Amino acid sequence: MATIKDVAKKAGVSISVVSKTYNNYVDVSEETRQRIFAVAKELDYTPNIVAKNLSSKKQMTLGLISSGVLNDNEKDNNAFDIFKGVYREISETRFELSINLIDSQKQKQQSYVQYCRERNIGGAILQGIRTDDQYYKELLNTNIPCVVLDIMNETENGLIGSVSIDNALASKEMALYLLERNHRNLAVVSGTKETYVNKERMKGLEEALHAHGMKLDDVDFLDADFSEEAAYELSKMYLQKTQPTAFFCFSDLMAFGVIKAIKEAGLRIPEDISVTGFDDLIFSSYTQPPLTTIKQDFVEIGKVAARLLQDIKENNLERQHIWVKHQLMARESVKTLPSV
Amino acid sequence: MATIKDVAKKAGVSISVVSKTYNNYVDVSEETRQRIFAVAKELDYTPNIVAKNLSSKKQMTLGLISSGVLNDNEKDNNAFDIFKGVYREISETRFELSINLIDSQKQKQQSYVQYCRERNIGGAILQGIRTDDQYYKELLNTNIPCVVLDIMNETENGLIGSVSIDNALASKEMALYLLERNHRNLAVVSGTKETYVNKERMKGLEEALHAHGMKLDDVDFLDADFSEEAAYELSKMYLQKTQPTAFFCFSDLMAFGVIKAIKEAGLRIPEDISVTGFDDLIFSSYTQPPLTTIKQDFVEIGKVAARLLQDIKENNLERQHIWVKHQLMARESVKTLPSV
DNA sequence: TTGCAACATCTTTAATGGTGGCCATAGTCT
DNA sequence: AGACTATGGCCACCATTAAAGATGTTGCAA
Repeated sequence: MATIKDVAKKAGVSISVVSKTYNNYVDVSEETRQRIFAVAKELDYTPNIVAKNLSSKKQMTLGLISSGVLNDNEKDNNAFDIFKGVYREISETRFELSINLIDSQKQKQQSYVQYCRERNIGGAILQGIRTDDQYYKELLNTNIPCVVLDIMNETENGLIGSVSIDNALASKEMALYLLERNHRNLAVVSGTKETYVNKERMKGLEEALHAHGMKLDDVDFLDADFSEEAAYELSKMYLQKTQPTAFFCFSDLMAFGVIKAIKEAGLRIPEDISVTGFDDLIFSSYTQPPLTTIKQDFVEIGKVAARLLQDIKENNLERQHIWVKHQLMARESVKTLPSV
Repeated sequence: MATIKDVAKKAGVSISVVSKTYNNYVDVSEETRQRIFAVAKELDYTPNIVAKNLSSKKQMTLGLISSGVLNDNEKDNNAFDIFKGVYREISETRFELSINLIDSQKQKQQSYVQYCRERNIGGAILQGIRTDDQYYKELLNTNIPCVVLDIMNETENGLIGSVSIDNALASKEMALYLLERNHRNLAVVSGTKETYVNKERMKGLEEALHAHGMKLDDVDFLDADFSEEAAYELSKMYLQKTQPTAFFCFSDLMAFGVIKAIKEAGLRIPEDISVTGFDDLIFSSYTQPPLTTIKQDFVEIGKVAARLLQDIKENNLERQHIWVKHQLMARESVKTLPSV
């Protein structure tokens, strides 16, 4: 492959002129510029990104650190959609994308900071990370710009951005949707308590309940840890002694488990029991009946994250959070009850 | 971040000794080795991969060039599974993985060779590529080792490997499965004619037919180009004049389209018409009824491809193809007919 | 007309963080 | 003493960027 040296020689100029030409410096005459491009084309030359990366002060590659892709449930394609969004956005720019998928099975695990330093990574997007992840904490204390998803950054580090939907609002909307349809006996299937999204969804639920003169105590809770299996087991047991009018699930995956339990109990959805989810997985349109849920546009979230990361790098923005729009997908898993 | 220079200075040796230590050269005394690692740990040093990549003769990164990930139907996660497999396998090694997702929407499109050269990529895995892709052809003429998926490489280039299931055999098995259950009025929903997999599946079908004293002419063909929508439209029209005992689909996606058409025609599966697919998408277990299909283990295919690529690099193997095992998933979309 | 600053357009040199071949040194073996 | 071996240093090199220096040309005031 032709290098910058070959082009320089053939064009009869020094190496740095070629470099300058490719980096839009002004001190290269139009004539020379043309000649260099002509020679480059002839020699089939393109700048070597690796060398560029090494010599250039400005970093050329961004990282995506994701725990979701390798670990998720096969029905859960969220992490992949985020990946798609990030990839699409970054491929529009001059940046390279380096991917670090975390496999919880393996303990090999490398420090995120190390991962970034080794590769001259100038900024990273983190998905599926827990706030108590030690490597995450370490990363926050560096000067590496970051965008975290589904976490609200609490530190003072101005290089950290975050992106998510407004989980509290979405949850509130969904709870109101049920309450307005006169559901009062709610079973809430919640996720992992410590997570930001779960806290927010809980908050939204509470607000909605208050709006209807109710309290959190007035509903039952099944803590299923965002697991389909756990949701199935818990709701199965729950249905043996109680029959709520609706299950309000904090994720579609858990809703699937609940739906299975309901069907196995010989009950119909939504005639006997209504069910709502959260996420809008592809499967959710195909359940019987189709699931009423909150749609998160994960591709968009990925794109927004990638853009935010670049903004942080360029403008050194203050810490900030971007809300991505969600949407309540009213399908057929919720019945309107006679007014109370 | 500490560099090799810092370590060398602090350990009181020259840079190259540190380099040699990290690259397992024998001419470093055990004592020095220990000291260097101690200093490195103290300074939190890890070799910079970018620099290594530039200076080292041996290439450190492998590429995955995939057209499936960005473009595929949302129900089709095959390309992602391949990606997972490739990633898993490569992350076990000292190689880096660079990803090049092809977006058919965009014409930007870069030559694969250029992509590889720019990044010092020492070998690539290609997925979802058409044999008439000009950039693919260009790549075959270089000395860059490659592994292609679902294509049988026809060139003499010894650096090209390929991986797929035995499509002909799988197709034959499935056809026999139907024939042995006394299906004789078959409608075959085939994919894109020019593709390797389609040709192979056709070949297997023919063999199975011959085994039962039939010819390709004895079955009907719907050429649906691997599209769910096309399969739906074609089978809908087809059902208006004919009613086969079974639809033999060359992909699950097309089977979904067919199932939709059958249901809309007021017919039952498998009581009135049987359906078989090919791929075993996640959805296929959840159709009504669950789809009988050929399972391709795409994660495994990805892993095998990554291993093969490394073998080619190391041993300069002759051109070779690896068959990955498939499996006939007998579910509930096929009925056994009374013997003819 | 001259002198010289300003400008446009290059060239030179050092640096990026490593690798790797070859050379040097000193101690050991025969 | 000469050869060999173990160990480590030196330096060129990878493909590029970037800062500083060099060269020739131009414009304009003295």
